[in-house]
Amino acid sequence: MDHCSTCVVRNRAICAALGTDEVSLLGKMGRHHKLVAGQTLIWEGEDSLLVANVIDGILKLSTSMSDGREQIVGVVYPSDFIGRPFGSQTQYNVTALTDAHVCTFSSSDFDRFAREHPDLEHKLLERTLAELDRTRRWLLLLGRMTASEKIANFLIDMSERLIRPDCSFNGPANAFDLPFGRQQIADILGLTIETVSRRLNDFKAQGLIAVPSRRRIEILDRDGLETVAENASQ
Amino acid sequence: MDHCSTCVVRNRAICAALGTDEVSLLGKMGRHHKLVAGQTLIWEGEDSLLVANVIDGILKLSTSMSDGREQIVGVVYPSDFIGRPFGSQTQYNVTALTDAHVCTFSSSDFDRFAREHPDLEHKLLERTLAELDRTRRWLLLLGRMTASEKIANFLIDMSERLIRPDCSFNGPANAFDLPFGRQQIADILGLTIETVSRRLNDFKAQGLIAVPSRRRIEILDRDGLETVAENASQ
DNA sequence: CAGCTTTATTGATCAGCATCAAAGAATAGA
DNA sequence: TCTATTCTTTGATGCTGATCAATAAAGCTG
Repeated sequence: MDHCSTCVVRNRAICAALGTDEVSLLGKMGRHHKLVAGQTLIWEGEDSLLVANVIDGILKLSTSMSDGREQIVGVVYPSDFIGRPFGSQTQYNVTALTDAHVCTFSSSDFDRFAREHPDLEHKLLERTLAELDRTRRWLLLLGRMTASEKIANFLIDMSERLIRPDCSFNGPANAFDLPFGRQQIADILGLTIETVSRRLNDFKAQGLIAVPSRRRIEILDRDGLETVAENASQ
Repeated sequence: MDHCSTCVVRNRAICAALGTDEVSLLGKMGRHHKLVAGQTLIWEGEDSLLVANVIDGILKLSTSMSDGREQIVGVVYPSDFIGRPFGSQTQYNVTALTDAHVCTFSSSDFDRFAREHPDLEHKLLERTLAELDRTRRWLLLLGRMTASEKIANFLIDMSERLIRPDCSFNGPANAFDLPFGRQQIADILGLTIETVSRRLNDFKAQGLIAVPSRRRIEILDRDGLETVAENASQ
């Protein structure tokens, strides 16, 4: 059966690089998967057997140390691509943060197909370059920013990314639900859960944000938040 | 004139994806540049006008905050590719750490040429994926490791990468010259120069390394260093 | 090789964030 | 609805790494 013709991310995922015939060819190699929140699709260090497109839901990419310290190294949304093509290992865990739907392919099938379809590889290249840019900016955040700066930048970043569901981008959202708990925010920012909680409350006290429920954030003073994000001292 | 036929990185740079005719075609679009140590080739945020291959020398990619805090987000070696194809801006500075030779192309020329040569794009994709993996591992280092762990990992990483000049990889080197001063090490690891200096001396006192001159490192006890790298407490 | 500049080391102190601990909400399940 | 569990907040304390400051060593230049 051909899921692709009804796929909601058909025109946003890398599949958009393909014509109708080619999509159905790729579609024959793909398999739908349902993931429940918390379920891990790919384990760090395991032989890289599959890659996937995210159809629905949000997933995290994470690595951890032997004593349990964890760092989230990426977050993927509907239409994003998951996995490590042309490589023998995936170096991070891929875990669903919400219930999710993904369309998986065997790595070897996908690699072969991609090599035969330059437009697909090109789309993949553009995505990978953009992700590299994003990841490099995160290095500055992790290496050089204070806790307040990290959290302010995180909130601004989220306000710009979390409007995806309806796809139409009309400026950053000032109210949104985070797909993360406090511990996950800490794992993204290289902080502890306590520090995240405290700084978030500081922002609330300063009137920069409101936190009507655990995961909901309302930005009340975006300029103020941006000032903190640039330089906590000013 | 055709530099490519005598280019020392001809078979290691992305150009290796091309046949003789195509290389000379690309070569006609390229220009040689000499850079002196400290010279900046591309500025953060500037319109992305050029990309390049590194022929000789070592360069850093860095971003900084308005108050001067800096984070090095990448280091490139001979045969590596520099710049942001298919994008309007380069998000980081590219600065020579040593005197260097690069082969530059106008972004638009390169983009056009690449789109016409899938094998070249494929090489670029493989490099970009590998660089993304490396950068993501660095997130764990910056976000979750202690100063000692950071420095131990850094030294091990350097011992594995700095043997490039002669190209033949026969295991990690136990003695090498860093292409960085202490401040640059600090900017790579998200530390201060003082902390780098102190931890390096600790390692010396523990007999893990020797530092015969400022930039020279000799690993005396690799296992010990690896133990520190994994988990400072053990 | 003298004098200057840059870079690195060493020491003292401080602050930010982590850690440890406990109480308080929210959520889920019976 | 009540209870058990999980997640979050809040408080007290301590440590790691930053900051400030001064000295020392290494490179440069003439």
